[in-house]
Amino acid sequence: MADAASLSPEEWAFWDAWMRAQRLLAGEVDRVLQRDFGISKAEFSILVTLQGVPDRRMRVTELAGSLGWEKSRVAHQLTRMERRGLLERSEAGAAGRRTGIALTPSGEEAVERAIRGHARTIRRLAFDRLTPEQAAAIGAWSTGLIEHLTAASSEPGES
Amino acid sequence: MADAASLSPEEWAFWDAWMRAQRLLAGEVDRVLQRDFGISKAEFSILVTLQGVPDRRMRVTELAGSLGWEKSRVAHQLTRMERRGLLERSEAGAAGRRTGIALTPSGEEAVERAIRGHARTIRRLAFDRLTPEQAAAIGAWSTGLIEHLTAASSEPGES
DNA sequence: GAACTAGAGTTGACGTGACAACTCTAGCAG
DNA sequence: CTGCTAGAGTTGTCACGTCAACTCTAGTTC
Repeated sequence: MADAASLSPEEWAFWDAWMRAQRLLAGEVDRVLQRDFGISKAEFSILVTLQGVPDRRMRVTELAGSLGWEKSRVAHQLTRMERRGLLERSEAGAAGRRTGIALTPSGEEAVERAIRGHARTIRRLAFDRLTPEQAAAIGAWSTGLIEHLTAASSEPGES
Repeated sequence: MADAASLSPEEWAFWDAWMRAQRLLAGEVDRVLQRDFGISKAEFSILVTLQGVPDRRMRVTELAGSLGWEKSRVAHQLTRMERRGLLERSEAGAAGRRTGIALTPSGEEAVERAIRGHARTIRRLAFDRLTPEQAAAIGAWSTGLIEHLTAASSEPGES
């Protein structure tokens, strides 16, 4: 019988299809962004976040919090992006500590161009292929899961 | 206005939550598998596929097709798994070409143990948090998208 | 002011994944 | 037999992401 420790073939198939569809979707979005605008999804996320802030400057920790990323992930990403000239890590603060991240003109231009294309891709691959019921189901599931998992990780948990 | 080249704030938020939930889910599944059974999700996929075949042997291309992976991804993964003793690449064929992948006893044992735990995790994180209607909606979306994207990539496309 | 400490940011190691270039085998044309 | 080609499998390179360890700064305490 279908107890907690096993899944029926239908359930496996469902899970499999779901995960595969998800991977295909994310991959395609990423690929289009890379091909048409020369930036990756991770880079796009950072650029957009930075661009949405008054003076295009932020601290690493802010950025990490805002994106829900680990700070080491942000640091690595920034290193790669700095190498490509999309942004600069400045010694803003006092005496040699790099405390600021600033968008370069090149980075700013890249986002501007990418945003519209990215929106178009998402609309084409996601929204145009979603019925209202599917969107509702996915939306409800997403917010529920985010709440569930982020709450679980911030609490001590059931040891 | 909400034309094809822009998304409303609600749409952005929806997309953002969706992608984040997906990442959290995949990460959590992976983490549990790793912590409780010492194998990654990628390894699990390969082990299960191999285990589901009569003599526990397969060709790389079959494996890739069955999983929907690129063959280089399979090759890299096999290299890592061979290093850990979960499987063996045998010189099955004729004269020095490695044409077969075989599960080792150690690998077989690892899957056996992991399958139940993995099923439990999936049930806990996915099925238990999904109403039948939501599952149906997500299932329909998944199969539709898989069909759409795999068909698009196998055709010449609208060049 | 010297030692302690907390937090910010960085780095290294490693597994993962995509893409392109390569090698080897086999089948076929001449 | 020689050369051509197709396909299988492998490898290198790079980007991405996590974890753990590290450095540096600043604020506190004595």
